[in-house]
Amino acid sequence: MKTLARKDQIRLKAQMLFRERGYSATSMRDLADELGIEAASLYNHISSKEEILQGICFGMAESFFAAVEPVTLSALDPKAKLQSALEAHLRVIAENSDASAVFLHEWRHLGEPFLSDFKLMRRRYEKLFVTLVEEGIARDSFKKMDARVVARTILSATNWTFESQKTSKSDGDATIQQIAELLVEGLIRR
Amino acid sequence: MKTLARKDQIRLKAQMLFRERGYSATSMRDLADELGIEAASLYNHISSKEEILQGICFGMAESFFAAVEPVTLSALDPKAKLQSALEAHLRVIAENSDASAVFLHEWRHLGEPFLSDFKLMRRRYEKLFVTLVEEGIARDSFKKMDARVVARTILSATNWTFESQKTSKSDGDATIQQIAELLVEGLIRR
DNA sequence: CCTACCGATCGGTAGG
DNA sequence: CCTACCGATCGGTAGG
Repeated sequence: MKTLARKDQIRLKAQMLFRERGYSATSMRDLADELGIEAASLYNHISSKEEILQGICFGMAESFFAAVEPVTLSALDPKAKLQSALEAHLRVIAENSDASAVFLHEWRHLGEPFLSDFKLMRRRYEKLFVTLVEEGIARDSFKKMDARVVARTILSATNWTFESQKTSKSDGDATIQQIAELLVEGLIRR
Repeated sequence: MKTLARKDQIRLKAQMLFRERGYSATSMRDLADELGIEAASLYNHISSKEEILQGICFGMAESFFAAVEPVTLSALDPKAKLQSALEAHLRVIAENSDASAVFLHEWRHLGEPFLSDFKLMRRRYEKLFVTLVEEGIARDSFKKMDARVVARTILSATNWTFESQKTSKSDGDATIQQIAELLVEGLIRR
């Protein structure tokens, strides 16, 4: 369907621009220029600038949950589970680097009630990793440590690492495993 | 209690607002309101909005170098040196959390030639940590690994960790040591 | 998807 | 530090 395709084009270009310049510094005219149309024409496909941001932020949230939640429910042992979850998280970022950067940085420009919804969702997601660490500690697979600090440190490291990386398809998988292993082996294993 | 020079007051409030809303989403009128004056009055103390951003970004750059460079030149063994450098880095962030957040996120809104200068400086700073890791590997104090990946992972973890933390004076030092130790012990020691 | 246009707000200046 | 104001640009609408 033609309209859908156009809407996707808008979203893709918006992801790029929001990542590069930030949401507030990107004008609808910038976005329209990138697509070779007039700013007014955008509104045939979307109803507001913020709607685009919402689509990116909540769409990525879905992607992250869809990738990581199944892993947390699996029967793997704690270490393998955490490492798999981390790799799943990293894979989502690697495959959607623009959208991920927007997800990580631009969500604060959401208006209410979306802002509150987003924050809640983000807490729930981080909780997945905290729980994995807690489980590992409880079952004596991980050394004893502050699960919240460790989980946050791990997520932080992964998120930031991809910030300034181009992640070419070739070395992408190697880097993902490298990082996931580095973190899990180093920080977690007793 | 001595009152701050107006220029310093402007900078402090700007740091808060730039951090909370982002540089582009913060207007000079927002900033003026926060100080209880008119927007036009700001220009008696500063010459442009971007000048404020420049002051924050390059001022923090100086703070980071001043704190970390001496450590890299010290005679400590590789592990102690890296951990000290990391703690110095973390202390600067903890003591200037608003300005650090701006330094980390808002620099991209600098115009040329400041943008290029900033990027160069940032590379030089990261290089300090890469070199520390390389030294440790060369002297067989650290396990063999990709120094650039490790250094970046460490910095990433530290930077992000303070993002959403209030860092109350009380638990600040504990957290700094906790994080620095976690990273160095876990990722680096052979 | 375009032309034509809106009110609001932007960073900044003039002049006191 | 204020009043008064500037041209530019913003997100968005009307109507075809």
